Amino acid sequence: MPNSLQQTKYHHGDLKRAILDETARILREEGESALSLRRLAANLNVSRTAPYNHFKNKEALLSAIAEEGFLRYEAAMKAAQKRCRKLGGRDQTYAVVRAYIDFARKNREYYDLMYGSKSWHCADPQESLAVTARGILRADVERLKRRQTLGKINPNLDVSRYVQVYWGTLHGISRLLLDGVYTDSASIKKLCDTTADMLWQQLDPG
Amino acid sequence: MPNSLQQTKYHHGDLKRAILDETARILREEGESALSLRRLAANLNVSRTAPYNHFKNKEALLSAIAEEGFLRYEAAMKAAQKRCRKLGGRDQTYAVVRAYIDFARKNREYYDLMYGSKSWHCADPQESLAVTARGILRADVERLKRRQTLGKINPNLDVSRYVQVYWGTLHGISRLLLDGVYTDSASIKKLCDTTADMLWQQLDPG
DNA sequence: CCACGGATATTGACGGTGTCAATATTGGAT
DNA sequence: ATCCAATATTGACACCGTCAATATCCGTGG
Repeated sequence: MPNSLQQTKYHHGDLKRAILDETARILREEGESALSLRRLAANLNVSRTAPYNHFKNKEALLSAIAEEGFLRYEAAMKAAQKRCRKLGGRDQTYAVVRAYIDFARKNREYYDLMYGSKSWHCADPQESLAVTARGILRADVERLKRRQTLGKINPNLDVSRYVQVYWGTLHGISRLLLDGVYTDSASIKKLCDTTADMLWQQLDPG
Repeated sequence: MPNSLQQTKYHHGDLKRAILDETARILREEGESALSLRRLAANLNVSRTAPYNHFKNKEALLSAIAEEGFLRYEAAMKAAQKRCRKLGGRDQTYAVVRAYIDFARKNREYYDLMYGSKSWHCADPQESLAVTARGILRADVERLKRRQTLGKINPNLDVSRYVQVYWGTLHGISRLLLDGVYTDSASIKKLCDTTADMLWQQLDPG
């Protein structure tokens, strides 16, 4: 027993969870450059190499955060879609645009890692992050194709191609906002309006 | 004299230029994680702190690379615009889309740093990088406004807003390509086609 | 009930990194 | 020819990621 006065036990109990949460906290509150495994461990009153029992290395930890981000993203978008399914048409498109950009802004510590993580380049297609993320993209394509079959959107549209462009648009605007290139956050509503107009124009069946 | 057999002089001559070029080379050929000031200096046969005479710190060096990227970007886009000014209409939009994405792909070591660099967040609006970059964006807005006055594009379009969306779209698609999210580089032409269709639809005066 | 094995945590060590301070060398203006 | 500002160097320090060897703990089968 190292120190009987200390209430901390040798085994943490749920260190993996604690690591993920504390990492997200550091990223959100202090930025990526402030994240080191050693500080992380110290904050959790744990030795510097303890995290290595749960993550192969720092990159794997960041990858896990990214994956968690995709799960949160999926949940947020599903909720938004349910919330405004009845709207239909341009307003529904606006709601989705808005939900995407809001998610990115409210979860930047996750969003920053979701793309740009090296797992995407990895040759191994089994890679957990890429599998999760690609599944989510594919689901988007399927959802639109279903609406297309129902005659709710332009039947001539190449949906797969459209989704690539539409995802790119939302991702790009989010990145420019997060990176401080677009600073006027007061005009986000207008920005989303213009975006939604453009995207809906592609979907509009009539 | 440190070593009379060595032909290297105490003063390098044009170390600043050499640092910028070697940094770009390392980034391109070995990736950002392989870049350290010490290795950089070693490659140039110079002591580890020599670069500090030319750049305040590592971040400033990366910022300088980013700024160089914006200058290259400006040149590339100007050339593309001159090359296809006569096309007009959708084809001209396609050419611009294509030029943007090609630039990003061919200059990823610069492109990666142009956005995402911390200089953007910097409160100081005098910051060289942000000034350069915002000037380039502004020029884009002016160019479109001129075409609008000439009746070449939709007079009802809010150009400033449109440019934000259009820049976002191109940036987002480029990032997804660079980050390996979109892997099918064979279909880039089609991707650009869809993008150009969508963007031109906004500009089309009638 | 206990012993034991796998999961989990620890300390020690190593090489690498950014950057400051103090010092040395140089080339060009006076 | 001399002095100064620009440029380069060595030394030092505090961090960092990660490996190897070791310690501790908990659950499970005997």
